[in-house]
Amino acid sequence: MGRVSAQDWARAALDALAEDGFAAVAVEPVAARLGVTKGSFYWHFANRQKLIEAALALWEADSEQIIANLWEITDPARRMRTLLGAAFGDPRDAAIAFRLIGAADDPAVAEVARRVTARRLDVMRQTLEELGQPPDLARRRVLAGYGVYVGVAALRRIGMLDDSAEFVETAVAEMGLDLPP
Amino acid sequence: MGRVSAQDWARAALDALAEDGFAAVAVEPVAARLGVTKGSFYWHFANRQKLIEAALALWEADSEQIIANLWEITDPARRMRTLLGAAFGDPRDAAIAFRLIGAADDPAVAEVARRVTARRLDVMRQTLEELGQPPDLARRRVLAGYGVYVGVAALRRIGMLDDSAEFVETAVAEMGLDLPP
DNA sequence: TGACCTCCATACGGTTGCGTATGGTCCGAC
DNA sequence: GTCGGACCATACGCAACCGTATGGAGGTCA
Repeated sequence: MGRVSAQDWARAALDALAEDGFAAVAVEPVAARLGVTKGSFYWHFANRQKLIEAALALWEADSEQIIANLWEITDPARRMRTLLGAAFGDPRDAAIAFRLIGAADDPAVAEVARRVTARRLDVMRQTLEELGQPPDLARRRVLAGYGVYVGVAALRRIGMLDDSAEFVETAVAEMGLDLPP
Repeated sequence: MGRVSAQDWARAALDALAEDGFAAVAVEPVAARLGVTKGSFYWHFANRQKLIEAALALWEADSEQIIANLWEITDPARRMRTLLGAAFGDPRDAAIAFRLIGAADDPAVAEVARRVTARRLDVMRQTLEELGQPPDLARRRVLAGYGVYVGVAALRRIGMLDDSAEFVETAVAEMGLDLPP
């Protein structure tokens, strides 16, 4: 296993975070995951905190990429349905989100979580407004929909729900959209 | 600081979990919190895992105690309102819940989270049925209400919501209860 | 008083992770 | 080809934590 970039380190760190939590975002374990040693790490980064920040930045960038792809869907109803389907169908992102919320005592973690969440809520709100819903109603429905999303993801993580396809429909209905796919 | 019981250890461990996360549920830091040393710990417990389990058991017992107090409220509408007010007004319990959900890869953690959550959902469902709501509707509304609860708690933890009094009303309305307090 | 039991302090070895220092390898520039 | 820089391995000291071993303080009960 040859050379690795700072990007590779960030990606591996994000993987470790998703799979095993913040404690696993440690220099030596991630190095082993990449097949290199600490020597590589401290060339690319100053310390462990920078690695965590890089992983969070990568997560944010991934999220932005998904949003960018979403905006290519011009029909707002179809866009919202795609959004919800992707959100409910991605346990990895949900796992990361819960680790961040759990570790939100760290201001750096909280800030990234806040920024990404705000961005996602805004995408939903804007899409609902495109559908002709008044701003205040859109805002409340987005919060409700986000609540259902987080709640369902929580129940799935602790093994109380197997399938969540049903709840995509719930969320869709919650937002005043009962359009066909 | 004199002698401490296994209960004291479990309580201090639960405090550490709520405040600083699972990594803080370590023998020596909790010992310092209690003003004793490891010698005390390894008299009461076999290892660190047992301490974690004791903390989770204590959390479950606390939860059961709250539920027991709740059942003393005979009027189901008032009981539900009290329940929601207590739930939304307790950031400590929310913090513990998110740490557990985030660490749900550990089967022991997931099992406790599952049991406590199931118990709480059941209390809500049963209360709604007492209010005359058909079982299937009650079940769906409990899931929606739980979703709003978890979602709001998540937003509060990352600092996106200051007050949540508004959402008690939202959750109440979500469940088909628009009764006065 | 003395034997005994409960509970805890202290000291120890082992592991894991952080961060630094230093030397080695590969590769392009010239 | 050799020189220099990019990149990595290795070795080290340090700190935190786990679990064990052992002895000591304090109370109890005969």
